[in-house]
Amino acid sequence: MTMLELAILGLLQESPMHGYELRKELNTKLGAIRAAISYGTLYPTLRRLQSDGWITEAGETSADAEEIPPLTTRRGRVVYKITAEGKERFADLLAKVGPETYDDAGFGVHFAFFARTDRATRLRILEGRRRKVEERREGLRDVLARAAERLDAYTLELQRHGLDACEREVRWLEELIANERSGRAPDIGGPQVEDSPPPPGSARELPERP
Amino acid sequence: MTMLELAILGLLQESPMHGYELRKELNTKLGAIRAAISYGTLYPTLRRLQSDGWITEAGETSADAEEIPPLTTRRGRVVYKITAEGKERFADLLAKVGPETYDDAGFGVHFAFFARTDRATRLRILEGRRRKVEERREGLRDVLARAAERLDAYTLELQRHGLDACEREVRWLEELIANERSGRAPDIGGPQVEDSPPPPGSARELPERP
DNA sequence: GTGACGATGTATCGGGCCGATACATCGGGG
DNA sequence: CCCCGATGTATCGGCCCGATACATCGTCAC
Repeated sequence: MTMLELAILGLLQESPMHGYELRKELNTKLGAIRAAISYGTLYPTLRRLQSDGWITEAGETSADAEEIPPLTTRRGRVVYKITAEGKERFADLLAKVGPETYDDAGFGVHFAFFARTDRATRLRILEGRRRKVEERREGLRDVLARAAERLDAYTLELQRHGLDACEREVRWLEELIANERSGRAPDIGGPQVEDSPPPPGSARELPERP
Repeated sequence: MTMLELAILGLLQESPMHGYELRKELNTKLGAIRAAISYGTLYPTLRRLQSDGWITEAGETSADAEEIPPLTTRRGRVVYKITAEGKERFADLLAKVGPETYDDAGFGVHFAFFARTDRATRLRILEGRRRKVEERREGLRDVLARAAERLDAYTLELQRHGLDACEREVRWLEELIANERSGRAPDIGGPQVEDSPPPPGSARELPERP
């Protein structure tokens, strides 16, 4: 479950959170990639991350618990924060690319944290993804060219729609790659960010919408 | 696992097959929807379908085993064929729509077998899918409008790309719905197809590529 | 001929992730 | 005062995947 783990560590690096909150943040951050994460996945994963030592319970005794005196005692919320080992783990997962980095889920999560990655890694990931999508595109073209008469009109329409999506994604990736190469995108380079998220606007020169 | 079950029954309805072959057909039929299906999924599923009575082993003693005398004795291939109950099951699954019919996987499989569905069901599914994609689209728009300053440029770019894909799919669905309503698409209506796939070209007036 | 190799073919196992479900608390409106 | 919707944590069965193992077939080189 490398992908959800990466996402959780990435979000907890910005601030400690409890499960429910984490799920909401996860959904706004990754909403473009995947459907809402299930609690049946989230809670067991949090427990695993804790037992692995990447996160710990923050005990609810932090800032706001003292600022707001417990008129209404907060219920049994479990607030998690990332540990020093967890930060290392996050950096490792973010930089280590494997085959699973290029499928839909893996690529999406890595991309969502590109602001914490150096340019070389970003380029490697973008190019790997492009390669993978191109392969998929070729597969669909083959079917359309070679097996068309065996398939009904609806199935063919589905293939065309899928092919279209592949071509579009390849074009999108090309733009992003060109953008990275041209130096318009931020180069973080060093040991990255320590604790807090980069100031808003620090990476704002990326877009370039047609 | 309703979706893979539906796909397997649909393909076995066209002709008996063994696992390896089935996987290839599955991939050409559903290649636009999902990655190659894993054997770790396929074989256990086949066993389950058999124990449920939807398919049986065809024993390899059919047509080609006699036409081609066993110069080279076929290895232990297990050929499956669909049963009468399996055909009923297929029709039921194809017509019964639930929430899971509208997610990516469910919609894709149903769409791939639209040639075996009546027009009313097709419309219901297309409209349900459209509704679901529209909701997803609204969610992304909300994030882009309300949480934009909290997110970095890469995350925002991801949201925009996802939003774009949603808008495109909604437009695609609109076209398909209009096509169905206009009567240009085939209306199968009755108890559908018996054994063999519909003659090629029988549903050919669908496309309408711009 | 024979040995190596790639395609064909069946099968299992551990684990991630999901949907359904259960249950408890909080705040506000009727 | 009570109900209800949002908040919040948790478990369970089950689908599906990737890795792995293993056996056979056809063929091409040597």
